[in-house]
Amino acid sequence: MGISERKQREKEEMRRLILQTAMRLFTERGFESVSIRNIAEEIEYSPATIYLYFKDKNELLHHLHEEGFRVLHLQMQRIAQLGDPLEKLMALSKVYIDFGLNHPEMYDLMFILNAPMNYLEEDEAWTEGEGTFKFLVDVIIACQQEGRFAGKNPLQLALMCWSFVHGLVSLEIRHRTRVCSRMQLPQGDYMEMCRIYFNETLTKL
Amino acid sequence: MGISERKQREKEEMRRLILQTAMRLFTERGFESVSIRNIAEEIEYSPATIYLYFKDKNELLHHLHEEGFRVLHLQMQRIAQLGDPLEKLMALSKVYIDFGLNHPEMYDLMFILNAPMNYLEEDEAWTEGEGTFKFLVDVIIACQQEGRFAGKNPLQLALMCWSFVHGLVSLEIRHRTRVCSRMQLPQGDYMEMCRIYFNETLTKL
DNA sequence: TATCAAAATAAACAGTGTTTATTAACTTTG
DNA sequence: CAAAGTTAATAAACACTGTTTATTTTGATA
Repeated sequence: MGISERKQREKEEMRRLILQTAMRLFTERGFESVSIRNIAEEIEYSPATIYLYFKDKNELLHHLHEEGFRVLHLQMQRIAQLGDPLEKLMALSKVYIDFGLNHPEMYDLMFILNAPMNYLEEDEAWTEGEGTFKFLVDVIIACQQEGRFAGKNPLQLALMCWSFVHGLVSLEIRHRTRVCSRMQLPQGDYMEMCRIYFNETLTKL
Repeated sequence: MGISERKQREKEEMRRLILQTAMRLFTERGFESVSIRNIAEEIEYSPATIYLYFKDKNELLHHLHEEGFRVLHLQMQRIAQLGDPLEKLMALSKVYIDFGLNHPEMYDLMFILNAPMNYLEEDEAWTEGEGTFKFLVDVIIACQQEGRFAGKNPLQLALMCWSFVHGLVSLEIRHRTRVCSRMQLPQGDYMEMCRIYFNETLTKL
């Protein structure tokens, strides 16, 4: 009975081909400029075929969204080797910011666009996000075990850190940092701001 | 020559009617669910008529975007009466966060969506954003004149503050704070986080 | 080889932003 | 007041979009 197994394999390959092609087009041209028809044309299949593999566009986007979190997690694993928790916190934010600025379309999908969240049910958990958030929370708890941020809620601190770096990245991605272009603000000096935030202010807690 | 004046007035009224109706529909149903045709139907004109008053949808959105900044500025003026600059900073972030959470569609347009920025030329200034940003910078400079944040670049500090509150609001609006729902984080306690950020950490600079 | 299930598609549906050619309304002029 | 000219509004079309349905093609099984 090797045939049904081969068919299963082929089906999986097709799914991957669609996802792969979709991601390539999205990163090349941006989400707003790529349609299901564009993806279908690129892989030389009819648009209707895509609907045999994905329920709708939201489901497709949600899968790419998951893929994005896998990539981000891979980058994040590399900070495990660091000893000092506070250094970990800095390194983590560097990974996060670099990821956002280097893969703006991916970041969009993961942290800005509505589409992949619309795919989730109202009360359904957002597994990918929770995993990433937990990673940050654990780093903060490690900091607390060294005596830092005494008496503070680690979840609250995590949301504060996340908000800070997400704010930086998303204002940049959506071109709102243009306000600084005519002023003499050292553009793109995000790590310096993180250093001030983490080393010079947060550590005072 | 009262006729051309009346015509001018009527034209202006029509523009306002379109903008007003558009904003109402957008806030009622969300940006993704309102089309030019919907707006035209609501004011009982043909879709083509709207194009006699606005170049395209981006221009229409940019005008609403400007309107949003006028509303936000009005709210911001009220903190002028406060004496202590640091209190001003807290009050300003409260105004900003409340605005974002109470008018999510408006906030979307002003700080998240690409459309209104696409309306601007590549090197064109983003006047509305600059005005708001300057307001924040001035508050921070006032703090510095009291001896706070010594030696720091006020523009950089302003971007840090903005990023923090924008991060909070935009993660909330785009439903990414769902990560906290299953954890016991006091949902929506944004001002407490601002207090920690501004009073307990930033003041240490 | 005939049958049957699965995969792929052509065509259509209902919607989108936008443009163009035509009609209706109103102002100015003879 | 009627004719000419100007402006405002529109109907219809264009080129798209996401998605569904009925049909055809493909390939495995009996």
